[in-house]
Amino acid sequence: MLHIHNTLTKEKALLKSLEKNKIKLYVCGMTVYDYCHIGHARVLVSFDIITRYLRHLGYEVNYVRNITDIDDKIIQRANENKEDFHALTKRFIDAMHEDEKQLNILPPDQEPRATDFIPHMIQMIETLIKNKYAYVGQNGDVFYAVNKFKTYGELAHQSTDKLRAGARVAVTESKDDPLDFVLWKLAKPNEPAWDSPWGKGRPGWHIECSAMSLDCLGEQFDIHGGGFDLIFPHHQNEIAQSEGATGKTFVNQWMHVGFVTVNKEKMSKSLGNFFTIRDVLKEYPAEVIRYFMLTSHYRSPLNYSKELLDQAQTSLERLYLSIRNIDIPHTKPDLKNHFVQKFHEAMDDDFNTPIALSVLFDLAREINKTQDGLLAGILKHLSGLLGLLEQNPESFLKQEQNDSAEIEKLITERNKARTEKNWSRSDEIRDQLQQMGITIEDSASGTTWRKI
RNA sequence: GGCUGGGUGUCAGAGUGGUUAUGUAGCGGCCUGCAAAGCCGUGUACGCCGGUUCGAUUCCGGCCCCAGCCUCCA
Repeated sequence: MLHIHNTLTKEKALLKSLEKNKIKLYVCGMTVYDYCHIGHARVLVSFDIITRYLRHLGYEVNYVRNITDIDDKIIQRANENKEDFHALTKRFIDAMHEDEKQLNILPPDQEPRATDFIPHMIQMIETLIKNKYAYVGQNGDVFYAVNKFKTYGELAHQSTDKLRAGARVAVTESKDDPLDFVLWKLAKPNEPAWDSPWGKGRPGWHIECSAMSLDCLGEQFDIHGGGFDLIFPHHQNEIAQSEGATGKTFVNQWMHVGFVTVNKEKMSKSLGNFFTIRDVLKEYPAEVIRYFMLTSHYRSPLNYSKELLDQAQTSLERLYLSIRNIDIPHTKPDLKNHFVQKFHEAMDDDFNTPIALSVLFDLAREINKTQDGLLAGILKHLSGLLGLLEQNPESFLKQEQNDSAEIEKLITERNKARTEKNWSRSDEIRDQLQQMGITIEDSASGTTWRKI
């Protein structure tokens, strides 16, 4: 029985889908003006795991993750680069897809782009104006009238009065209320623009997600997710827009992924303390990054550091080593098995991956003791639900060394020395391999090696 | 200032009103020519102060500290 923590109610509740055995899931994706960093990766990995597990439970999941391909930052960056904004966004969308593939992230079922949904956004804004939730400001931009939406602030557990008291936004002449936010923004000269009843312009960021989710999933859906920083104002604004337009409850479950931090501070582009996925991939295998993401619960912060990535790598190696030389039978794993049950209990409890991982290590210890192929099959099966241990252990542990032949030759030579009890020569070769970053392990069945 | 999360052993990280989380590092042992891997064992862990309780890291109250949101951010 799957329980999920809901940001709105602050409680864990049983997952209830609107349609039997079907889950409609919408996740706010990236604004594509730069490479994705490790913080983005965490959201991608978290919802990848969530989707994989929901499907494993038998749900038919319709996973929608949008791409924001028009907004102020994109325009600014395109101007700086003196390039067309489409060229800019295409480049970073392609890069994002490459990163996702590397990280073994299954593609979403739908990946709507904001620029393909402008007419939907315009239509939605018209409905909001008709329903008296929106107005044309004195500068010609269209705004959402926050005071018309009775539960505004609820998602962030804040009242509008308190939000106004803390507001750092300058009250402009054009807005009726500092909390009001823009739905349609008139274009300045040389900015990308679309025709609308209010003049040439572009949509506000918040209306993009409301329009895309409505069109892809309908007026109501089961789960809406994103990073913690989107709770307010973005997701609150989506609620105000969508419910203002349809009159129906927008979303059943709100899920938010914790930040990746650096020295306990949020990793972000504005602070400049970010590491891009592709940079980290130069130093660590993609699976290590994925494993690292699962070592803390998806709602907790996750501190990024080289030391922790190293720890993650060692831990993952332990799992691979346990199944390295075991023949795994092709039979289906026994789902009544104690380890399987414990794993499911952990995942059913709001996707508690740290506990799920601990079950994998309990299994690994048991396999190391018994060399049981059936248990190894269970380990592979459970790990697979997390997108782990899907590689051949040899290729993970050896990390595609291109000097494999050289290594094998040295090992053969060393083994010859060993049979001759020439220990000094044998140790010399081992040191040489160590220098090359290779660790060797002698056992009754022969010598194996791996990259360290 | 308002609101939301947190403060657990070397580090990371779950969890629980009394019984080993798990990984990592350290230490001791077994195994090994020596290693490595593996196995076994091991460490006065739960921010501070009160309260409730036979018993609290876990519940309640107060305090201190950290992070995040309230402006774009995953």
